[in-house]
Amino acid sequence: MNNDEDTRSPDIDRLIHEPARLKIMAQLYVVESADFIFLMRRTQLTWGNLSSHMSKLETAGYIKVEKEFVDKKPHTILALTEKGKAAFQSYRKVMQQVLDEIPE
Amino acid sequence: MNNDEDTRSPDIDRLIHEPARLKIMAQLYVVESADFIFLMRRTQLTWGNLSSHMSKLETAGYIKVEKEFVDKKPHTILALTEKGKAAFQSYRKVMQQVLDEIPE
DNA sequence: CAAAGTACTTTGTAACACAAAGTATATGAG
DNA sequence: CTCATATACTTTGTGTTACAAAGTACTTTG
Repeated sequence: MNNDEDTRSPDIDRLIHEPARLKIMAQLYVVESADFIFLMRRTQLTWGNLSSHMSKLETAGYIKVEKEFVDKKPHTILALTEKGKAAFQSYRKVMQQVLDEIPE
Repeated sequence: MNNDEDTRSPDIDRLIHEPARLKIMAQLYVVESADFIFLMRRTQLTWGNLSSHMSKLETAGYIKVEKEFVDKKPHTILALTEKGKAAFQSYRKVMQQVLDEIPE
């Protein structure tokens, strides 16, 4: 009755898709580990935004957040988890598929 | 005082970035012209969603919407404008840059 | 010891994506 | 002719969310 290929939408991961988080993920993907300040400068996000996006990525299990004290001041280090790496790779693939060309 | 490269975020076009609209734009980019029903099937969107996203793309000047009557029923045809084509190309370039690799 | 700085987290608001309901016309059954 | 169903959408309502502003918890400096 419907011979449409209706499973032709590989669904974009909205958690990564959001520009702010996409930048965070992309940065972490290449540097493997970074602190809050570094990411703030690289992503041009404010403390607040970075913090809240960080929480979301952490809740999803995409990043691991380690807090420690350096010179008696808090210091936050972020890194992708395996799950996060896989999710980013998958997201990349989906987006490249969407952007490169649409089959017929 | 700051020698950060602070213009290193080519800013993602959120109008196109939204998955639903990205699908619409991508479809229109390849087919050059399509009707409402066709797009609905291709994008898996409901009437309502397609309609509202369409309006936004039209307001932005990214698509041109033509309404006519076929068999006394309304028939809506969509096509990218030159502005829309350029915006999509630019979006593609930015996203590919972000996804392919981040400089250093 | 008070003011300013560092390193964040929490809260509030305006925008928005999606679904459900509404609009307008046409066609078909009784 | 009237009611129900269909087609082709548009408008409205609601819950989610992204961003900024305010708040928290300290430490350092004058």
